[in-house]
Amino acid sequence: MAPVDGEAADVRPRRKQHIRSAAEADILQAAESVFARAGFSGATMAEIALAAGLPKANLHYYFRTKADLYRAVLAHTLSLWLAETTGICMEADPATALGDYIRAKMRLSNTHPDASRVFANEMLHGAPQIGGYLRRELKTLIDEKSRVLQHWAARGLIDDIDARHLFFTIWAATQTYADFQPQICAVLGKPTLTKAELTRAANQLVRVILKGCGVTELGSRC
Amino acid sequence: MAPVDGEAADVRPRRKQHIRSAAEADILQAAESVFARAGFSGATMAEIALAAGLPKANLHYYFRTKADLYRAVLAHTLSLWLAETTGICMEADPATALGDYIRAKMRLSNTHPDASRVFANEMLHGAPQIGGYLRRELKTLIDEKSRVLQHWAARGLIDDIDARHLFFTIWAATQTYADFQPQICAVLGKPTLTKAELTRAANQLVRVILKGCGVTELGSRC
DNA sequence: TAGAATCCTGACCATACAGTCAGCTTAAAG
DNA sequence: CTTTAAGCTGACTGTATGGTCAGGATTCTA
Repeated sequence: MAPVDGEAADVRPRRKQHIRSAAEADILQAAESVFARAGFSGATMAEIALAAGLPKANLHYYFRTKADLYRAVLAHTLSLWLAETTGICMEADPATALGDYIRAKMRLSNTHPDASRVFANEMLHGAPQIGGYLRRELKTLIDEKSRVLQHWAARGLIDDIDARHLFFTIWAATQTYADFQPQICAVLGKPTLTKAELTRAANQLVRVILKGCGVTELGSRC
Repeated sequence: MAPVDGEAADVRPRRKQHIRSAAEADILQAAESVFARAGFSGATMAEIALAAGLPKANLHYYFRTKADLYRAVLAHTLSLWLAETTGICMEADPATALGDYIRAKMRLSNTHPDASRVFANEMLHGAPQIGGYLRRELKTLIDEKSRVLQHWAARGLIDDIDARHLFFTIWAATQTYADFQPQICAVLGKPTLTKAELTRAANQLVRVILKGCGVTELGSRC
């Protein structure tokens, strides 16, 4: 059940748990930002320490090695990842469920771009830390959601397509707004990605994907 | 016109041009592979030298610094990038032009995954080397192609959509098969991505995108 | 074949960085 | 107030790595 391939966390209650929790949260946030910008190798403990406003030795007090800290950031990131699929279930209306899912993913790219980038970096380099997670939890989840889409297809609510490749397309098309932001901004000729622009993008993406999958627009609920 | 932000190449004819060309090609290929796996910071000149079968000092003879070598790899990668859009022109049939483009991009993910990964890595880290290229050449190209899609829309051959965001979707959906290969393989439950699986993926992607854009299938040619 | 431009390389150096540690400080429990 | 577990940190070390350089080897031209 561990999100990341590694040691189980020590759950023994501690005397100054609140100090530890606060410090770890600060460090994780700083680390996410630095790892996102520089990757694992490019990030330095000194830079993370600076961003967190702590001396470097203190980082090593809470996270023994740089790799430990990196794994902790990934674990935190992955917890965001799975949550959004709950709306995709047999009883749901396909248009609503898929549309909401795409919009939720797009929102994540907007609110947590650094998390997306850390995840992307890990993928690019062969997923050495989270390979096991992908093969277990993620595969299981997507297999399950594929059956939902097959069920919808059998009832004529959606075209008969391979749900797994549809997920790949949705993930890629939404995360690109975080991961490839420089390219997006350059082509659009804007210095930053505004919320309005992302909403436009989400609307078009939902429209194209739903229409492309032959989803009939209805109004029922999960 | 320089593909990468940096110095212009020295074009003075040299006495042993063939030796230089061969060595540079070997080094670039080795570098692409190593940069793709490890990123800029994670890659070492020693590892690239080993992969190229040369002593490290020889790399520094042909490419003064690691950054120079990295820029050269990027320049080589970018030359693959632009080529494929030529089929997207006013006179073409939208279904053929877009379908061929998507399939060509998918093929690139299969034949040059390392190039895609180096490019992705550069994006993730803010595109420090190729920002200028994106804002100039790429933006100009996509602005032009957008007019083609507007023209098609005016003739009722395609829905009235924002072409730039459509390109973002196509790029993301195709490159994900190179950049996020570990995730794809994990979800599919296969050790490697076969050519057959990629063909399946391409077929579905073309179908969904074309249908999603309201492209009417015809048979005319550019 | 002489001369010169270019190619090639082992050995070396300076730096940056992850990680350590001894010892000090703080805060909670009793 | 005392005790002690836990938090904190400046100073240090070993190593990995990008880059240099002096000088030898090769290959082209005249």
